[in-house]
Amino acid sequence: MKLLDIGEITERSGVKPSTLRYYEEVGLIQSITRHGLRRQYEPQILTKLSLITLAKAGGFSLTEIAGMFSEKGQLQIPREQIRERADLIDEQIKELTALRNVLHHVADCPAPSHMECPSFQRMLKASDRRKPAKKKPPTK
Amino acid sequence: MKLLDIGEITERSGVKPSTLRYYEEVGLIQSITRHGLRRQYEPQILTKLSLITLAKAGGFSLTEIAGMFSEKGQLQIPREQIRERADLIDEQIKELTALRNVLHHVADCPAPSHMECPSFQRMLKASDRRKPAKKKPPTK
DNA sequence: ACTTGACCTCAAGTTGGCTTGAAGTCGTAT
DNA sequence: ATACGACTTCAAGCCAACTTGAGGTCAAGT
Repeated sequence: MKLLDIGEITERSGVKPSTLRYYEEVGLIQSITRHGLRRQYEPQILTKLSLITLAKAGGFSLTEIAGMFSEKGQLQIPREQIRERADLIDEQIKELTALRNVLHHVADCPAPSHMECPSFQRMLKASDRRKPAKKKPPTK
Repeated sequence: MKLLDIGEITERSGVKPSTLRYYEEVGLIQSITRHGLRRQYEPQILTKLSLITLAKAGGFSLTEIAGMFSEKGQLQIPREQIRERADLIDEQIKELTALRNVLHHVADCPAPSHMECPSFQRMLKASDRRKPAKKKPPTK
């Protein structure tokens, strides 16, 4: 199984060298060995990078993403956490859908002022219900 | 129409005073007047804040969000931009869906190593197709 | 008249996720 | 043997989006 150096990884994953080094620095990925000074990667890192990119697009932090992998690079998430994360994603999808609906409303509704259009307001209120964020939000 | 002060806005929107002041500083919202030193807001700011919160959840930057409002606080987006943004959101939804599918796969697939499971890899490759990001990504 | 507490300003600090720059190291092709 | 170019390190810088802290103001209640 031939190894790839950082330039090839960049070319095939779209992730910049500086980013790859940064990911390594924070422990998210690792290069398997060096050829001289040069990092050498196993091809399977590409799969991992796809996953990282995807999870980032899903709004997960690098720390959260790192927590999805076990020692030897295997994806290892306890079932309960998977359910939680999946729910979280569903939540995000709902928000995005709401946002898209709002945009479509703006495109289509003939009301002079959207901000006062009742159906517009209803859409927004609906999206609020998911984040009551009362007095002391658990800022974690 | 009675005015609200910052504490009430916080209570009803879940947006902290420091954040509200920051939003004002960057021109995203404005308080209509002062009572002594205290900012007074029109109740309709709450609708605007809902929209801001929603758009933020959709991954839009404050600058982009600011661009969606006209001078007098009305939502004013050229149709073409609405289409673009809606497409962008659809894109994000697809990514999130892919991510959720990956998670479900991990929960269900009996393969010893997901990273090598062909159907797992297929899902990831599919998500890659959307961001080829060749040599010089147009960093805008 | 005084106290209280919710607000205020302004500058500086924080976090996450990178990027940039200067200076150095190597393997490969000539 | 030398030059080239792709890599390397390390520290510092950058951006967005806030948050924090010190010190100040003010209206309303007693």
